[in-house]
Amino acid sequence: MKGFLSYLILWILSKKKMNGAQISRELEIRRGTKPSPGTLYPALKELKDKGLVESDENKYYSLTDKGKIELNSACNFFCKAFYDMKEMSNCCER
Amino acid sequence: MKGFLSYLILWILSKKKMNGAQISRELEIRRGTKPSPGTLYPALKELKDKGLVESDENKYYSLTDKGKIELNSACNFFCKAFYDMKEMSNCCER
DNA sequence: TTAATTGTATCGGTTATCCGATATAAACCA
DNA sequence: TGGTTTATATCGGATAACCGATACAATTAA
Repeated sequence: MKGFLSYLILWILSKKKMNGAQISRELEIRRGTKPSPGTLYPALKELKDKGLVESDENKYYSLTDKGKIELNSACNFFCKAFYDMKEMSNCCER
Repeated sequence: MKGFLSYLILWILSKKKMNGAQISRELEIRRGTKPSPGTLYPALKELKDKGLVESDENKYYSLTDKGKIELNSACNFFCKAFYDMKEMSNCCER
């Protein structure tokens, strides 16, 4: 179940500006477990190096325009791959 | 964008019994590219070793009960992680 | 039957992904 | 002020994920 983390971070940041600790807590809500700091901070650094996120003087991260495009592209990919995903929603209700 | 393959295979097999070559073509439709045979067949072998899929005498693969549970569990995980995914559907339409 | 195509399978290697341990800095509190 | 918690960051290492090359079997076509 690897490989979701970076996209989940992009998704989270697309909704709200957050610092590392807040992102960590949000990930716990969504995934069930907090990422190790040795996972989260390198991931944020990589996203920043790629120009997908930026951080202000208080270490609050947000998406760049490039990050928004990247997230949209990932959504497109996902929706194409699971184009018949509606049936999956059976798992999600209730 | 790694880590989607095994779940996509489970998803595909939940809809239709297929052999390796058919799975490969279905993946091309959904992802844009065929997986390398060095990716696909080890992936199928692993899914089989884990008891998630089974194959008949003609190498047609299908989900086992365990595989159905696993797929459902993955759907639950995904829907929880991206519970506010509806907004993502903007990317999917049209 | 032979040749060509299609399908299956394995191997070695590369890179991605994530973790625990550790260190430092910042914020809070006694 | 000094001590404790919280937040940020890096490092080395383990495993997952995937690829191209290669080999062989099975099917199809000539």
